[in-house]
Amino acid sequence: METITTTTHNPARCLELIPAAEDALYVIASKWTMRILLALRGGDKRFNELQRHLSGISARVLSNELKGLELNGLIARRTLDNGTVLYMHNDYADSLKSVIRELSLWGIQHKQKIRNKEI
Amino acid sequence: METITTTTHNPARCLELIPAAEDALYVIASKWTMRILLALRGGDKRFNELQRHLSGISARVLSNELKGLELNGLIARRTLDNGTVLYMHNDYADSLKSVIRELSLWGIQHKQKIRNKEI
DNA sequence: CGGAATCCCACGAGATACTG
DNA sequence: CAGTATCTCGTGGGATTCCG
Repeated sequence: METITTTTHNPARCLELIPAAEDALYVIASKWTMRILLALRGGDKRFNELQRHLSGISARVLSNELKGLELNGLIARRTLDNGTVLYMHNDYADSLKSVIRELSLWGIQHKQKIRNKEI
Repeated sequence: METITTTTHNPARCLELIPAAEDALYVIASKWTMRILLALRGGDKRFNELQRHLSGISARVLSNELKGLELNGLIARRTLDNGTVLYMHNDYADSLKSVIRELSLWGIQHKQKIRNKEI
């Protein structure tokens, strides 16, 4: 008989969740993912347009990034009749909202905690 | 006058949140972080004990990982009177719970989505 | 314009050995 | 036991060049 403290702790169950969390991290944690999603949320964009928008990213990296995001269904790529290639926001990207929200909340709070402690 | 659709979108505000989310990712996304936190949640452990528990991690990587986690206040390190060094769970680590929860939820759902789509 | 190919370098991480 | 030191190697990313 164990006492229930602040949190119920089930190590085995937690251990199962870790790989899933790591999968998510694999998608989100690459340097440009969130910025690209945000940029496209502001409107469809062409490759070079996107590259200009995200200052600092190389064509190669942007290309790889876009491929990955498309594979994961987070963005859409469409070739128009005139040959123009357009990258566009995909609704599925919105499914990341709560994840990103939690991440940024923790990040903000953590930065403050660190600042208050050390200096 | 714009219509409010599923989500209210404020690019500038989102852009502010990204660095915070990236800060959080920097802490969480390293390969062993979650596993170490989980291991210590199951009880205080010594260095080698921890290394055995996390099969596959090298002493060097574990050492660096522990330093980082301690700096971020996510674990505690205590040297006992007899010289034993003990790494222990810190309550602050629990602040990551909701982040990790969202990550794993998304990871699980995403894996299913990918499986259903492609095969 | 929208990339792919190539080259090159830096850095993270593994393995191993060593030390107080 | 609790790490540190060294060495090595794979991978990611930048810069540049080329192509349809």
